[in-house]
Amino acid sequence: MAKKENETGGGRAQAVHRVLKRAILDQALSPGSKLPEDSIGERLGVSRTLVREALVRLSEEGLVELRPNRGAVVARPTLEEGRNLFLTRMALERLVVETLSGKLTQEQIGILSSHIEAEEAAKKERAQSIRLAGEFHTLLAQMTNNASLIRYVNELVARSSLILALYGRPHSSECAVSEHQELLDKLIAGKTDEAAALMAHHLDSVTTRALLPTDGDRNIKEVLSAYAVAEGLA
Amino acid sequence: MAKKENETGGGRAQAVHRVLKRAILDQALSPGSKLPEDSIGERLGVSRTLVREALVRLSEEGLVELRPNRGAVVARPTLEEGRNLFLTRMALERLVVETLSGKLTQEQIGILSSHIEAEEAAKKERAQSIRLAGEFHTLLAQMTNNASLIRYVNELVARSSLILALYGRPHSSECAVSEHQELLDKLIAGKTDEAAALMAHHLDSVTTRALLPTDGDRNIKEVLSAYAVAEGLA
DNA sequence: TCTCTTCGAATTGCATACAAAACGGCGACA
DNA sequence: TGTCGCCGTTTTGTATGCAATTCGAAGAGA
Repeated sequence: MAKKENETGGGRAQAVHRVLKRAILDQALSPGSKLPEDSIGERLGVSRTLVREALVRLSEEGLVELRPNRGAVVARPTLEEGRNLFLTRMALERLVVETLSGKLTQEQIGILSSHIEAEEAAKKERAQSIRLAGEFHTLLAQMTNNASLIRYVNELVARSSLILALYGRPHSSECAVSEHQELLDKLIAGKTDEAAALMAHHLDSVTTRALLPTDGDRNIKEVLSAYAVAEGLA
Repeated sequence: MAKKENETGGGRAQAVHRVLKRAILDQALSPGSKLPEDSIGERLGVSRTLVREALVRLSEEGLVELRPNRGAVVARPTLEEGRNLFLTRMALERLVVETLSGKLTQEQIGILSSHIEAEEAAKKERAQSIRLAGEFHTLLAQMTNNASLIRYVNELVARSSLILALYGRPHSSECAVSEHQELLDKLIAGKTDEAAALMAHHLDSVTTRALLPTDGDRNIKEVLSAYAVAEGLA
């Protein structure tokens, strides 16, 4: 058979990792939430060992903070870390743009276009909207075929949503959709500098929307139940 | 007491991580070497659990490859991955240079100068020389105070030494020392563009020294013994 | 009422045990 | 002689158990 019978691919540790990451990015687990090994393991039907491995991975990605002897929490980047992160992100996404400008295939253009449509369509759903906006950037990175670049952009985009969760205004990501379209146009036209400038502006405008809310925490087991089924866990 | 009695800081898992990382960067463990959990644990006096954690960390950093059910090996980046890696590195180190240009404090200049002296002095020792050359770049990154930038540059520099180990000419890193001095001069003078260009050239020249050797593997326990004592392990 | 101490419960750190998978050698068969 | 498949050995995957640490609440002393 061409495909493994395991529906989600990868081992169970990876599945746990994906569940938690997804939950964090959707802001179902907000920055600062505690991530106790045994509650998570219990809910997901795996032992602490696997949860631990997932947490280590997530901490390497900067999504969770591992406090020795005191457990893991969803990372709470400071505002300054946020600013620095966007600086770094800019340096890398500039490379993405330079690599891609004028070189997009018809297929890639199609993918990006329909993604932008999806973003349009999901404007209302806050969590969805945030995730899709991020995915546009990771999609671009993906197309460079540069493994390290892809990985770092992915990480930075993920962390960005933490920053936004902490310091962003409620509707901050929505206005970005049209900017994505513009950027795509410049990329297709091969106008590298304009595209880079646009990307810079795009990221910059995201950063300069500061300080706002965070709603309360929910019970972790409850929150995870939705994600668990999607990964075929317990 | 101000300091913990633990000489190396951090938990034992981190110590294992540092031992392996150091051994890899020194090319005492060359790309492709197998990293069996129990041999390592036995030699270092810890259980497989901790070794596993270290290996997961290293794989996140791209230094080891984790093959499901088949064990871990020191990563063997392809030549193309290498090229891409240096592209990414360039994008980030450009940001480092831009951030630092004209802003180095007297103290920082001192640190960098004496580091360059140390590089001069260590020209003969291949392993030392490679490590110091890398450290110059991580030192620069460190001075930006940008956490994500620091982390990525560190990772990329580390991986670069794998690339060099696989595809570099024997004496490739030595000529770099003078370039480091030049770069420092430009940075002090605040000549941002020239510094950036120099950095670009510097990294580019490293990449365009291609394809060569790798000597045989040694016994892993034997190799680790030196590193073990440095971390206070068994 | 406030602070400090003490003790129990909850949680992490780490080792170990056992199951499952991959590797390697030997022999059957062609 | 060469190849295939079987089985013991080795190594990884995962759960679990116990010790150590932290957290929190109840109580003593001021």
